[in-house]
Amino acid sequence: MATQQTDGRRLTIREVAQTLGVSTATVSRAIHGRGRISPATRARILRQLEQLGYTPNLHAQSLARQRSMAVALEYLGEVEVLSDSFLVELARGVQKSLVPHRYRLLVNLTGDQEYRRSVLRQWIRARVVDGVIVVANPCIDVDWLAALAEEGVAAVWIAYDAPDPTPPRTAVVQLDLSTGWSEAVAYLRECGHRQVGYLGAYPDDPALAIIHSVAECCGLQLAPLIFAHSEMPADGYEATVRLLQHRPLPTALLARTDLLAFGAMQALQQHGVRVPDEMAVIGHDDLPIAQWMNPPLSSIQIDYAQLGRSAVELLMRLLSNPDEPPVPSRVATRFVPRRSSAPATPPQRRR
Amino acid sequence: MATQQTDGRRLTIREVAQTLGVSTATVSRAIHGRGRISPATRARILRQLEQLGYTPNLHAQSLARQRSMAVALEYLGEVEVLSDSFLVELARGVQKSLVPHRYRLLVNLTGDQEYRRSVLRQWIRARVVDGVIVVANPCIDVDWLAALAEEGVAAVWIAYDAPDPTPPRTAVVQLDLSTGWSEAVAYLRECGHRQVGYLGAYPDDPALAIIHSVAECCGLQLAPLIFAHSEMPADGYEATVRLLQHRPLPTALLARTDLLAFGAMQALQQHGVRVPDEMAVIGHDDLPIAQWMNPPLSSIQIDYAQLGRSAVELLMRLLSNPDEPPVPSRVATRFVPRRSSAPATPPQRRR
DNA sequence: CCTCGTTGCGTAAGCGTTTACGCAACTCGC
DNA sequence: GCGAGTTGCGTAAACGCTTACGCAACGAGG
Repeated sequence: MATQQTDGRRLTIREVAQTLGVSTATVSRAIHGRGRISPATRARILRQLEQLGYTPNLHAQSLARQRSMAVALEYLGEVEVLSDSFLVELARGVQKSLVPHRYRLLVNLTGDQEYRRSVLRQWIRARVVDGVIVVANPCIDVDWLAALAEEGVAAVWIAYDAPDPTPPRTAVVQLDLSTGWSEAVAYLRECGHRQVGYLGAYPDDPALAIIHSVAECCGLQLAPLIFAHSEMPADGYEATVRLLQHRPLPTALLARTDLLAFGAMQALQQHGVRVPDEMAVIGHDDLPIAQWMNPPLSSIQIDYAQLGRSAVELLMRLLSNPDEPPVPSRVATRFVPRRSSAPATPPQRRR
Repeated sequence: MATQQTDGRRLTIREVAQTLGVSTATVSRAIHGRGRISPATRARILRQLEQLGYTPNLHAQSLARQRSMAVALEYLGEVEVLSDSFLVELARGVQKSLVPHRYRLLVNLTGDQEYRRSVLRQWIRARVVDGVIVVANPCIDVDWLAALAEEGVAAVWIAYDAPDPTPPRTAVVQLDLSTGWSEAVAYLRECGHRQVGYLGAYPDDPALAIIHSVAECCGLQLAPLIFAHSEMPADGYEATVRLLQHRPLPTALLARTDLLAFGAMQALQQHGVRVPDEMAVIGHDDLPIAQWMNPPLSSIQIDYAQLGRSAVELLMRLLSNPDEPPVPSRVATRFVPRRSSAPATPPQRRR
């Protein structure tokens, strides 16, 4: 079918128009269905375009309309080896929602925070992307996000709480951590746990406050609080070894992140603490790998598809009518119990 | 610093040229350092550009030079949830090598094989990418890759063996599976294993032939061969349950992929087969998560950075001199022993 | 039959770069 | 002091598309 130019050149709209005996304007109108064109001509041209195998040059298109039809996904925080499972799941959710809008997704996977921020800035200024979706983890970096808004780009933030004054052209999808953690905490309480430890990476993480409040609500004591150097499993391991010094030892451990939980489980097991009998472990994000751990890791699930959908929907709205103030959106989380937090044979104190 | 246009418009080269009192040509020459320009003017203009905060519009640039400065990474085969850890690691390696060449990387994470192929085709024809890197897994789909070459795009294949006639503008990075598997097989032999099972997803996977030959070399019997429906852990689980019917049961299991190994380990453990005492397990790809499994999974490591570097180097060469026939490249693999294949207390037969 | 509004399409001016070409103003060897 | 070669820069034509504008042709209403 598709007629090929053998010399590596592609067909241009001018050539196509010429062979079809119409003007370039008509071809363009046929392609986009915008402007005044008779349905008959349009159908005919579309059919012939298909035959010729013509594809418009995207750069020319982006230049002429002032839109690149691409958005960037950026993770505010250090992306290191493996810590991006979360990012990939999210990217997939976002990309899937982007397809019907004919938008592409750009993700930068490498470099440290500073470098990636500068790349994003370049992309915005060079008109590579029309909008950005920013995962603000653990906290909203208000200054930087304001600077982003200054660039005049449409932005959607995925965050744990909405910032007070939202900059222009900016919308927020709130990832509601309280739902999932409430379920988890209630579950633990029901299993007879009284004191649960917390393993996180940042003392100022909004998640900590949320967890603290839902635990209190439930009559659970949240202690001790242990902080790892980063959200990588290795640091979770190291922090958990420190946790083991504490007395009394909690009977359950809430890890801010699955990755931290992975490290924690290994530390516990290597130090002879049986999971879940002596210590229940619960993670967060429900990475696909969680169910394949030994024991399978209980975790708090994020509906990535929904998260992506909400973010994209808001972004598209910002792009089409820049002035209408966007309504914020909210996505709930859900506790998924697995064996790592199974109701223990009556919770035994260690030694 | 960076002077902002408050109305969302960006500075154009024309405006910049005007305020600096030079022509657009001079500004362009200053930016790229190509063409005849005095070092003094160049330095002055660069300094002033920095102050003005000017960034060239990438679409205009791509249109004028006939280059998009982007390459696509495509995984030939089904990408499903999680199966892309491999892809992400590779993407990271590629992207890192791309940075000094000022190229961007595009990856499509969603959709089935057919859809993704059509997207890639679009990207090529729409001039979104100048070149592609294709991971041919498990086999080289010669027809499709030839069709790709027809599009006149520079292409690098990452494959397990080089195809006979390489199409024009195409280079191959051979991922040499034999080195890693040889080490693994030798290790198992040394630990006293005699019969090892194989768990893969495709009977025609070149890897199987390679493993078969290195096992034979070593005096190891490779049996039984078990095939899962896909490379997902769940299917590895299911296939391993089938494996457990076989008699005599092998004392070790070679999984084609870490993901399959994850499923296999869970199946073994849930059926009371202790790893590694009763069954050693070895995976492939050494995903970052492998070391956090319980027991930590022995695996065969791919040097993703090197793989990415080789692919990018070949691609850049193809892009700069399209006629010079490229030399193929080869990347070795390496066995990483962990506890899942630890020398067993004298290998015990089950029951 | 004339006017007016509508419809379908072509013409051409952008969009923001790069770069071939041309033209002064130098440098240099004689 | 003069032609030839070099250097530094400006002019303007691409690159391939979109779209405002204009102009026939046409239908309808008087």
